[in-house]
Amino acid sequence: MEDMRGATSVDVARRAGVSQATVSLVFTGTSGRTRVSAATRERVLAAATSLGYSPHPLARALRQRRSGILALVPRVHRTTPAVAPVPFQFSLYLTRAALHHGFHVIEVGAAGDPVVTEGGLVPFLRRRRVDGVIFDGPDNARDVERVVAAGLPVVQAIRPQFAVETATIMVDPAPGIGAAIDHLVALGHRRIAFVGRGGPYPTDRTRLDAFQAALARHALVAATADPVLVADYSVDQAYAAVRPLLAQETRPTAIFAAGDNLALGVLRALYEARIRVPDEMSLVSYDDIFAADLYPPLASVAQPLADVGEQAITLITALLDPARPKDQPAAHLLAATHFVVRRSTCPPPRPSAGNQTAPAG
Amino acid sequence: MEDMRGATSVDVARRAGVSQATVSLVFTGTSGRTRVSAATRERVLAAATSLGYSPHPLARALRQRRSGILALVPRVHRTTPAVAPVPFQFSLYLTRAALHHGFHVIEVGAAGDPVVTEGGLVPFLRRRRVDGVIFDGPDNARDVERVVAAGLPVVQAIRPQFAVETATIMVDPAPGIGAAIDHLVALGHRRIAFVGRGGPYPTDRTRLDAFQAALARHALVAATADPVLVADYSVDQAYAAVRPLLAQETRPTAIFAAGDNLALGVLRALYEARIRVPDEMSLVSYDDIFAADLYPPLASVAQPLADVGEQAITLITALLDPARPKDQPAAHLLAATHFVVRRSTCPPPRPSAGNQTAPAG
DNA sequence: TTGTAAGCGTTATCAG
DNA sequence: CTGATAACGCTTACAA
Repeated sequence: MEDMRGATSVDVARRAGVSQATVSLVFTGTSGRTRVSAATRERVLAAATSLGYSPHPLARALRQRRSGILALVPRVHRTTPAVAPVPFQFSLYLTRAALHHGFHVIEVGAAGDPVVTEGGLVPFLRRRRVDGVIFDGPDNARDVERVVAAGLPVVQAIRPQFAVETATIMVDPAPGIGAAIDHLVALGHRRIAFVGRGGPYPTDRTRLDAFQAALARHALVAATADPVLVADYSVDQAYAAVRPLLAQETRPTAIFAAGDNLALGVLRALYEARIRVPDEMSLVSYDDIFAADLYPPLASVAQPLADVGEQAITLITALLDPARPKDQPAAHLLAATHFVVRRSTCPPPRPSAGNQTAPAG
Repeated sequence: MEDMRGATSVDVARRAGVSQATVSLVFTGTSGRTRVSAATRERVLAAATSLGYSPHPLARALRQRRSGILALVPRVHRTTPAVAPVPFQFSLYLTRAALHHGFHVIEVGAAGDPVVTEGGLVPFLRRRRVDGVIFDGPDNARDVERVVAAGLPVVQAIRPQFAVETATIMVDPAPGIGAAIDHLVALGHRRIAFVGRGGPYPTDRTRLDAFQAALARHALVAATADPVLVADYSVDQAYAAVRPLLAQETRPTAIFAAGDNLALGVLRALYEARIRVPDEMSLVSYDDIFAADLYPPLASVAQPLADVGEQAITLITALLDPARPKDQPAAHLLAATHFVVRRSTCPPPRPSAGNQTAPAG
């Protein structure tokens, strides 16, 4: 309103009748105990608000040798939410958390981003002067290693590469998956199939492990069909992979899909085979990003992505703290999943033989 | 690898045996014709690459009085992709385009974001020193007005508030919707329903207009049921609103849903009513963000959001150009939609009476 | 407790 | 065509 160019600390100083450095002290030392007398602080603050002053973030950053910019390296080059829901959702939460903590986030396309390919990831990060890097479920250790070797603070989120020693905030699938299996077993299901990603990635393996451990608790391990493993989290692959399963003579009565988009593929196969959900087949997904919006609304294991975003920023902030001892080991955090019941599960069509538990409701 | 602190222009100057200012000239005047002799330019560039030098973005920004930060104000506070697909997708494209043009984007939560509510939108933008603001389909003119009044360059994207004079890049629904209707009519459909948002927003109205104009071209206006209007783009509202339509004695044979998430609600209603798509009901959506991933894969009118993002950045860049005459009127761009056929349409179950056109296929 | 002064790494103006 | 020199707006010893 008043003047086009924003007021500077010099303007405030002049109006408050103090030196410019004092103004800076008032606005900087706000966290620690006051380093400036209450009286002058009052005057400075009054002058500042009357002039509509706020410290210039760029000038501050330049002086402090901190850009305030974080890089997010997602697991895949994002395309559309249905194809890869987690990167979309996580990007949102991370960005939001970062903003609240005074950071900006730039998203560095994964492999294939032209921005990166011309020169590689590390030079790109250097040019942009990022303060730290957050990897979202990196598929290989190489990129992570390079960034660590370059001396940049790194946090790996959701599903880390443990081969590289960095701070991590990972998601523990066990609680949610355990609850999901308990729920299905309580309904009377005995043959529950698993559709998820195979391959060498530990965290994919973790989901399967959690699934099998939960079944084992109910002494059901032998009754379970082999896991249906796909090469990537994609609608089409899940669709193609699950079709043979549905054509089996004694097909499962419930399916656990280790991702919302895998569930989408499974749903397609079910619709085409005219198998109704949940009457003829119960279905549970993992992610809970758009599970609630499908038909029927899908029971799902929810990943706490908002928490993960928040924690990732906390970890990076800790790493950036100059007071932090250099030899302190990196922190490893764990965020629990939880299970949400909706309308995609019910007791199986005909109780299996030797069923000793009465189906619920 | 070499040294922790990045090399500065002074280092480069020393190594190349020139003054620091010359280094700056080499890196700044890259766009215009060379202001520095080829020989020295060569030497400077060599020294720079050997030192791994690149200009510090923050220092440059501070000096040029340009933060390089753009604010994106989405139509709604984003939650999940299925609830509001367009903001998710547009945010991705805009951010990506911005990055390629050297800008960062911060997303300012719409109404209700705590970041904003403490002080209001304009003070927030001022504190962050954003260079410009991009509104994504603003629902009211007030916010836009305030930002314009504050003197910030503004671009309105997708569906603008024309009450406020700003640069705009909007999406023209007519080509895509026209093609969709042509397609349905060619298949033999005569009763086509419209499900979309009502209310005073011109661009919602535009979709309905395009729909009705397309029908009129086929002299079908009278045959169409009243449009089903919902108050907001939401799965639940579409579901609730479309149910009475399906219960009608002579229900439509095809439905056009003016948003992917509206289509999701319509699909739910259809499934529950055991009306099969496309055999008993053809369905076309608008947005084409996750239409292809549903079952059946939905024919959809695609919005060119990637183009819109690119153009929005172009417009903002033009506005930021100091050489631009002050009285030059704001540009108004238009991006065309197009129609994508998939597996959610087919000829209607029984041809309507008086049908003179032979159904295709 | 407060003021002075030296940068942070650029760009821009103005001589030469 | 090139080199000094003064900002850009702030933080941070160090001095008073």
